[in-house]
Amino acid sequence: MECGARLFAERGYHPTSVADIVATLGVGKGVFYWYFASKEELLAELLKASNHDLRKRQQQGIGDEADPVRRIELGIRASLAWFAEHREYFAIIQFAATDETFAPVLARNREISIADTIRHLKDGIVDGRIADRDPALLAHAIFGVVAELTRHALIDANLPVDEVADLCVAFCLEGLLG
Amino acid sequence: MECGARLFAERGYHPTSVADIVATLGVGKGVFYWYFASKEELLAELLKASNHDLRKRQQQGIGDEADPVRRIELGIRASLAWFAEHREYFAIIQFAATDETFAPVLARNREISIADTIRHLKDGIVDGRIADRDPALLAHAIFGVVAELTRHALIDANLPVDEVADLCVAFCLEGLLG
DNA sequence: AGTCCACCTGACCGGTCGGTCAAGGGCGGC
DNA sequence: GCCGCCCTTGACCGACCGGTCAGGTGGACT
Repeated sequence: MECGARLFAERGYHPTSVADIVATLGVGKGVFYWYFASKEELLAELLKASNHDLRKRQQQGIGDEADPVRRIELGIRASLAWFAEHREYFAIIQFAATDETFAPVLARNREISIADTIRHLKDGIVDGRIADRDPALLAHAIFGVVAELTRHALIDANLPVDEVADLCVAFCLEGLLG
Repeated sequence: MECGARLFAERGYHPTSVADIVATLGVGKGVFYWYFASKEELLAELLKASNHDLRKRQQQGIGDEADPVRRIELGIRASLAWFAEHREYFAIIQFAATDETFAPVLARNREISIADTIRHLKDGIVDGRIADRDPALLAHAIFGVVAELTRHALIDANLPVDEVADLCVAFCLEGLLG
């Protein structure tokens, strides 16, 4: 049923009416409200499911790697790989972040990912491998790179994930001067 | 008149009705449609004005600096400083990027900034100061860092611009391992 | 004072959309 | 064959909102 979510991605949340969704599915409106209490709940469900899936992928990607720097790298690669496979969710997440109703849960999701990254960063700083700078800001910086490269390189320019991931990791680890 | 734009930032575009705007201004609806052809035009005007102002600030910030690396640094600092002074526009721009109607002009604005950055990057690469990687992707990566740090550090956490700018520049130039 | 017009008002309209619900239909059990 | 239950339908409702416009209003000019 949540396949009808593609519409949110294609046309955006507000321009997609419940009537559109059920028409695409070829069913009546009643069946939609049988499964979801409201249109908002559908989006909330989508966000919850996608976040859960993304985090699972990140954890799989990182596995039991011990090196904190490499953990960060694997996290980045897993995130990009997931977005490459689930492009439709990027626009949905992007929109939800701008809507007062959904921003809180989005923010919480993000904070959880950020908190993970911060842990790896702190480990790396203790080891002396990572420069001693505010880990929270560094984590957000990485997040920003991943988000923007997802949007531009994966979704708009449709570049191969591996290339994008290589550059993303290189930039995050070594910066421009590398 | 465009001061009524604050409402878009506070509550978002869709939840803010034209009636809300004119009520806040204490005027009738007629006066709104005297100055703007539609609600959409107000947003478009806002986007145009803010982009123009931001670019002016970037150019002032860079001045006639010759070193390409330093030009990038100054551009980053100017952008962060501008957003720190115009927080209300961040949410508006963020939203507009998710709306089919406004995304094209947003995309064009961004591509212009990106193109500037790419020039500096290419100069730096030719000089051998900057690692030889796809300048377009690097420019987007920088863009992502600036956007995310603006959102989190400047707007949500309200940190001092200079601190954020220092870290942003350090991250972009040297990465995590710096 | 009278006239006119630029500017403004806010009731109103058409249309859309999220959400409801009475009616219908198919299917299993008796 | 009949009943009754559950799922489904889609016409309908109320609310809202962007946009219009007939009508006011006040000041400048005659």
